[in-house]
Amino acid sequence: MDRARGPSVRAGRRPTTTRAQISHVGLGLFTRQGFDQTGVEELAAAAGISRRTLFRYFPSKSDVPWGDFDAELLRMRSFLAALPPSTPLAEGLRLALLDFNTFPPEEAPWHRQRMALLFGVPALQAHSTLMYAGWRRVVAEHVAERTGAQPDDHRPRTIAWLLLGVALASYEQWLADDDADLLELLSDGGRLIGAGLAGPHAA
Amino acid sequence: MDRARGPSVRAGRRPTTTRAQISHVGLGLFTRQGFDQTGVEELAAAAGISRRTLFRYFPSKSDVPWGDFDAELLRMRSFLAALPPSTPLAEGLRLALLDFNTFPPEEAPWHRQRMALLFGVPALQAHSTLMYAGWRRVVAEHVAERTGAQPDDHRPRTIAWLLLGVALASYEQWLADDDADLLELLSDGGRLIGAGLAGPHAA
DNA sequence: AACATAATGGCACCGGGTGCCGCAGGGAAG
DNA sequence: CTTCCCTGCGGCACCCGGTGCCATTATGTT
Repeated sequence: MDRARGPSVRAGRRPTTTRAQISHVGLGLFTRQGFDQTGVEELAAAAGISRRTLFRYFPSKSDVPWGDFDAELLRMRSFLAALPPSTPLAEGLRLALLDFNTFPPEEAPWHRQRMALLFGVPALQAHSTLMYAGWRRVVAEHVAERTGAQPDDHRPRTIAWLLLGVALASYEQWLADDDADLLELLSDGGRLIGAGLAGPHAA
Repeated sequence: MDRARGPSVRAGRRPTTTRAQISHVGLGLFTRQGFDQTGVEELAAAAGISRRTLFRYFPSKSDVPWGDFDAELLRMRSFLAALPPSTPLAEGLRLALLDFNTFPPEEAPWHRQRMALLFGVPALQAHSTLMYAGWRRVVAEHVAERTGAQPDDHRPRTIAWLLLGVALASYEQWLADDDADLLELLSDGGRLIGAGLAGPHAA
């Protein structure tokens, strides 16, 4: 009766595809012919599944480009937790921002394609807000833990918003300018938060 | 043939209602019975117009709570433009933030109701991003003008994002805590941007 | 072979949003 | 007053994203 637990021993039919695969297919279609011009039926067909099944993998069409964002969030949470306690707050956040946005070089074009979509299509831009909320939560929890506050307090939440602002502004710039270095932009923004507008970085 | 121009001399049937009126009705319905639980048909009926006409006043159901946001944006643009050139950048932005969020006392409950909706309903939270884009644009243009940069440059955009972050974090806090003073929260956030995390406000 | 489990797919249905067209109301020219 | 033009309104049909329901298919267990 006490059957083995865990996903290793599973009964029943196996999934025919993965979120990552569908996301991949979607990225291609959306980029080639536009997000609004691609119907979910079409996307499902291209992924080799039915429309109904597509909505079991993703809660909405807008979630497709994101792939598996939750996993990325977990990675960031671990990175922050592993920071030595002596690390200054702003510096730790800056490092986490850089780590979070560092990818293997072969994924670079895919990443740019994804972000171009997320920032360029209004529907996706709007939907992203809900994703960012989870990201901010991770930051706020870290700040709260390191400063003896609660994640819902004003300061942790403000800092989370600020860091998100830095990230999004950097991405906007990176997408607009082919030659820009994303990590450098992020790093600059992180320092701007640490030092303030009146700091050495100003004007 | 050369007929008088301008909206003062209008031919044809006159509108039966206004955006403000519809927004008002919507705010009431959404607050009482929920945004998702209120159909557009129902809203239209409550406003005394047809479903089809409702979508001539607002491009989407999610725009209804916002009322006439463009007018507010114009007000903020004017405020920033009227700042004496000697005003430090961060200080000017802080003042604009306070002015933008100052309302006549009789509108206070309506304002809180509106913001509670915009922050509490996921669909509205997502849609708000598209509104904030216009707001950030105003800030970025001001920063660009005062620092001799372009509105699309990295620094103006980053500062616009940061200021937006401060505003949203303050609103979150204000909505969560009945006793909180919105203007005080905004002011604190503005100072945080100016001085940086390492400033006297830290910890 | 019989059974339990989990994923798939089809169907009907709902709600937001749009194109189209005819109609209603209002001012201006005759 | 009649005619014309202009503008907003309402109804209809339709598209599309998303969901509830249920039968079916594929796999592992007994």
